[in-house]
Amino acid sequence: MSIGYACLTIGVEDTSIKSCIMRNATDTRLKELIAWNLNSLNNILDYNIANNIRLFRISSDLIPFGSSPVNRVPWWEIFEQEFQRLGDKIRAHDIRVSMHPGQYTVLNSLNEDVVKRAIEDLRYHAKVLSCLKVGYECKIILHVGGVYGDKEQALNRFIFNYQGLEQELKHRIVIENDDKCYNIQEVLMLGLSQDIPVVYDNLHHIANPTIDFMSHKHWIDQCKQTWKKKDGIQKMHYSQQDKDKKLGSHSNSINLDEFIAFFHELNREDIDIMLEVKDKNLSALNCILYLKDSKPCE
DNA sequence: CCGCGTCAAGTTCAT
DNA sequence: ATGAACTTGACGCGG
Repeated sequence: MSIGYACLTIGVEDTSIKSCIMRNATDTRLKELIAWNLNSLNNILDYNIANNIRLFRISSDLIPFGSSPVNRVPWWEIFEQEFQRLGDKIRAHDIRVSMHPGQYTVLNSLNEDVVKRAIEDLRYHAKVLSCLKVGYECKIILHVGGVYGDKEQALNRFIFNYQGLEQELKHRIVIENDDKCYNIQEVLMLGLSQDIPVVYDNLHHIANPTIDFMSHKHWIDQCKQTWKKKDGIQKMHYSQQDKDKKLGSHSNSINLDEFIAFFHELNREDIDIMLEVKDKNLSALNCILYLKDSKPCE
């Protein structure tokens, strides 16, 4: 079981991921940014290794405009060596990396161009992972998308578009319940029918619950069956509500008592937990240290 | 140099 | 019909 964090590492020098606005995205500028970001990723990995953090989400900004025609830099060739070294490090230390396209990547859109760009974006994310030569347990997390007033049709479009994807992408993609449109029951049905692993997000489930009163544990255990051997152990997202903000907003840091209560209720060791929290590695460290201390021997 | 408006992208919901 | 929120930091311009 690993606990990890997403994208940014706080308080560690030279780990920032930089980007630029589109009109400044010249080949020269992009190459500079990519070189900087790959160096940052290397420093992040060193920090994670030193602190025994074995789960990490790589920022989609690693390659700025990575899936846009604006970026014409053949980064996978220019930086082949750097990717090789980063990948060696990831594999040598058994780190599980993932990526998570944002809300603008919508595979089931009514607009064909949006779907095309979504596929390009998935290809970009998969290309980063394949450049690192990491196994298929390193995933790309995707939301199902919009509803457009007809959920059944929207789900059918997702299925149709998903089935048309190349195998390389299907090996990477996992789907997650979101806070508005598709609850865990719907995502699970979809995952079971299409053989797509399902990531359970506890806070999204609070914001967008199923009609029954099933526990977190119930759904997490249900999701387990969607994770096959080649997918690695089951993954989930864990976050806590920021009490001062609206439903679904991530908290600044992880409240340990609350996390521990959740973890005990879950009573599972065969699961990786990605924390979604603003203080990133700091809370991850907290949780990892607590669990380490509470184990009898290791 | 500091501060604040803006930033590729899509969908939903509030006004 | 239009615009904000989502989630969020950081880019980069204007003063």
